[in-house]
Amino acid sequence: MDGRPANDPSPWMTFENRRRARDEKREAVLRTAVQLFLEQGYHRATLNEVAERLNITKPALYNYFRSKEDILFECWALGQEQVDGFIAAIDGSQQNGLGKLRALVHSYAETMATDFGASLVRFDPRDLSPSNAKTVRAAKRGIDQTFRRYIAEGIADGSIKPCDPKMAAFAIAGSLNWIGHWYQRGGPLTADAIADDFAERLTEGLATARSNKPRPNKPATKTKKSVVRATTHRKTK
Amino acid sequence: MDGRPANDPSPWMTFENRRRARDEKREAVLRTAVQLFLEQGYHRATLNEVAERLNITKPALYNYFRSKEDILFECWALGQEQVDGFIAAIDGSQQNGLGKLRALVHSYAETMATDFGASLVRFDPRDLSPSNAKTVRAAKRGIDQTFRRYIAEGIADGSIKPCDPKMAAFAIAGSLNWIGHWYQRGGPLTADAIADDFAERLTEGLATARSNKPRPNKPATKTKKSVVRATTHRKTK
DNA sequence: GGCTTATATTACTCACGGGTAAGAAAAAGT
DNA sequence: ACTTTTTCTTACCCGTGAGTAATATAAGCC
Repeated sequence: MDGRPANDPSPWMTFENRRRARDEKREAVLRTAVQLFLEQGYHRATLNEVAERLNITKPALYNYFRSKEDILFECWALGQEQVDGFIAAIDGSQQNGLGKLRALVHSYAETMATDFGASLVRFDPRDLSPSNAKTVRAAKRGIDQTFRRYIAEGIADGSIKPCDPKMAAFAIAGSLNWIGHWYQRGGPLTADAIADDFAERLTEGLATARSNKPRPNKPATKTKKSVVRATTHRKTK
Repeated sequence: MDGRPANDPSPWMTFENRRRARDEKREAVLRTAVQLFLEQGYHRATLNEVAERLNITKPALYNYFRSKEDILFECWALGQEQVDGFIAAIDGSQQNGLGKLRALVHSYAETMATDFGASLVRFDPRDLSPSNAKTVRAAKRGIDQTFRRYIAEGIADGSIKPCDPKMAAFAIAGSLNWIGHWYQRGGPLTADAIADDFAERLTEGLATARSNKPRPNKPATKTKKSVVRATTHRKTK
């Protein structure tokens, strides 16, 4: 009776195709939720509307998540996973400090242009439980330290001119984080164009004269692993 | 009977000194509100607590403001007033594009380190009525265009090397706006040090070789140093 | 004093939305 | 086919906090 469009991303088919794997549904919830949270803000977004967009009802969500806050945290965690992924890749690469910094800026900019990536900077940790908030704070500190580490590394190896890594990291991360606030898919700028531009723009001021500027080849961060984390929450029986 | 500390910023003296001018009370409400909104976030902050901090009760607030949203908007407006102020000053100054951009970055950075300044980027326009949200969006656009204008001006007068003003403005404004998210009074960095550093850091990449770099003497906007915060006592410790 | 106005309080309403209980309807197991 | 388990729905609870009504108290004014 409903005639959903074929491009409907929901695995609940309103009628009778409800047999997909549990994790796919979990993921669908998160994708819908992160979109709505970004669109309207966490507090204005209601679980009723999340459910509605998935053709289900609110209580059904509680089969997959313990609470609204749980959903928020899982969204954040997916974004953080991406970041952890490309940081690990860059850490393992053989480049000087400037090269790593460029790669980091590039990947981070791209991530900021995704929903889960933007959630890293647009969600408010104060909406999380103390325990989850602690996790988030630790992760944020980790990202900040990665920026500083690459800069310090660059200074040490001569690819970056001496400066205060702390302030430089603040300035760079600020530019990047802000992308998550203004970037809109479908706008005049593509994520790729922004990433390319920022990778150059935010590092040129730091490069030493003698460090040449090779076109930043994309790091092997195209992991695109499964997006869903192992299902944990199950009502204890 | 209450024995409030003498440094209590509230004009309601709990006992009987309630005769200050109406506008002073309005302002006191805003100072308390902006602080609480930043501290806890707009949605978590309750008017009950705002009132409590002022030694009054919630309904008393409605003598001065129509609604919670009204308070939010007025906080934002005070911050915006500051920005409008120094932009007007810089616009009227006789400098090349690079000089104006530096002055803008400096003043903007200082403002981001104030409560009302931070509210410009930490408050969510979606919490405002459509009418007020429209005002905010227009003001944001105005700020963005000021950045772009100074950059374009600098390119035209040769003080800034050719670049895309749009992207450059995004990058610079991003760094600056982010200050409002991480800066904490009482931390290791003073607002002044940050402003000095950023004014140089965010513009050095744009300067042409031939444009010398005079030590950025503090711009003339120093005169109007944070009107509102002038009355706030120093860190409560 | 007594009258008016401004300001504050106490005690309430009420919409909203997160979360739960009980049980129906599928799916899966046998 | 029958039982069991998982998934989902209908119908509710209930805490919260913005906003209001009625009223008290103080201030300003003659």
